[in-house]
Amino acid sequence: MRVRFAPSPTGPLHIGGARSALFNYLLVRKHQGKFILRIEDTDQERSSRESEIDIMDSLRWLGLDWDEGPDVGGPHGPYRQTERLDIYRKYTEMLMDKKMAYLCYCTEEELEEQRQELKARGQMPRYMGKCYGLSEDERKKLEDEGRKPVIRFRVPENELIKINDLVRGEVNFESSGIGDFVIVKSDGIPTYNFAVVVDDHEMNISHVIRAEEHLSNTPRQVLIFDALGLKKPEFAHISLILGKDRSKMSKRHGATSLNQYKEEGYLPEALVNFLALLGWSPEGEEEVFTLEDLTSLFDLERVAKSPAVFDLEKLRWLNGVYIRKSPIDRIAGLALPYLTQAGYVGEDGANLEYIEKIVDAVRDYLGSVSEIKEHVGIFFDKELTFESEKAVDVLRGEQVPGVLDLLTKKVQNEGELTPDNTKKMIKSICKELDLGGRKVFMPVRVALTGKMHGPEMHDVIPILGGGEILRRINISLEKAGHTLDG
RNA sequence: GGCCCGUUAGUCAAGCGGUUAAGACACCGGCCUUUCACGCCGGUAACAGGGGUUCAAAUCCCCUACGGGUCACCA
Repeated sequence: MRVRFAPSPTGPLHIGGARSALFNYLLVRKHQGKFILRIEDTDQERSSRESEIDIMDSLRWLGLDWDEGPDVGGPHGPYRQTERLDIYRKYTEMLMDKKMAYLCYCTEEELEEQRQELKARGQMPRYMGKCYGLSEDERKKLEDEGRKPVIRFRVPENELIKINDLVRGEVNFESSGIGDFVIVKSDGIPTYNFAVVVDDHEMNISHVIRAEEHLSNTPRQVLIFDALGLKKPEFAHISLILGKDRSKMSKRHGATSLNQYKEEGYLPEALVNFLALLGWSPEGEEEVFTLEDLTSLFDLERVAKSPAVFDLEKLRWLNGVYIRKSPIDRIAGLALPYLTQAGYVGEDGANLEYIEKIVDAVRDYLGSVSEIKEHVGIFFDKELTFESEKAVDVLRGEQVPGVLDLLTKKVQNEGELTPDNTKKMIKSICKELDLGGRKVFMPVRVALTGKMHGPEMHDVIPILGGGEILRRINISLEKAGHTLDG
């Protein structure tokens, strides 16, 4: 088995492209075949090397490695279409010789005119083969005018084109619905529909797995395969990813490129897991899978035909699952840039051990790592702010000065604060003052963080440390109007 | 508009002639936690509509509706 992912490098890797790549990868790794990365850069206007690099980075980030490609080479190279022009020429000549392709000199205006005419007559706009019968003289004349020809494929009439799609079953097209289409542009570069056929054949691709938007291109490609007498690969067209309004995922639905998710703090394994479940489902009820799991489970037969709406909430949940189960140093490392950006951590001196404790204290709250900035203010903010009047009311309880006073003493007497001894410390405050937990925990929380909710106090207290705790207690006592004695 | 694909809860999605129509996210409730979150337990909620075929249809066929894709010298 040989499969390929063939992006055109006209921008960053799209979420849909990532899924196509993933499905290809899963299938071929399951069957111990080869995964080929081919760059379809025949649109020279829009293609860029930056995009190419970006796409490769994104694929690698996801963990999708390839066996043959522009960077690693391989026996069927080169793997960039603009470097394969000689190869296409060979096939173009074959088609020309067989009169299955011809030169066309029509201008954009002429084509447009024809389109309008057909439309006006209620027919489908398509190229009608006007230049097909051009004589040598007529051609000369047009050349002399300075016209640069394109090469068109001669589409046979009334031919039924059968495609046996691995996910959709048999799909039929009528050749009469297809006009003679361009296979080589006037600059000599082949179009997608032509290059893809030549390359899939030359590279010995056995399975073409791609997005559904290519389904209606497939009959054109089949026509070329047949005209050239080449063996066709198997086709599998996977459904599109839709935005919340059920139209094709685009910018206005939010982030569409993989980069954006990476930047927002989504983990690659979460994206992989999520994307795999979009249009495919395993047997059984489990939903959390590693790339390795997926590789052994994946199966084209369980790929859904219907398009799927991208559900960010589910991605966030899945990402949270991975955030919670990753080693803390990894999550802390990922969190660091966001903390720096928020001004919580200096560019230079980050105390990793300290950061890890904080990240560990708040990771349960995260759907993406970037959200961390919303939860760590209690540790970093210089100023203690109270979230509401209700919070301040908690501090006004008559037992509060006693509680905080005792806490102060205990903190001062304790050597190093740990979650363990902090837990005991609070317990003993309850006992010594003969108070219910509620009268102790909540005031301590508000006094130290200004908030009604947050991480466990026994995690927060050791992180803050003695000096900061005393400082905040004083601020809180004052805020609540308690007199400071001693 | 022509051609093509699709349609099970708000979303993902199982189901491939006979099921109390799974499961997950979200939502709601409970438990745990002297907070919230996490975790655990439970709940609400779906076969687009209409015709057939069949003893029996979410499953097969047809029509309608809706959604999507595609009709480039873009891929």
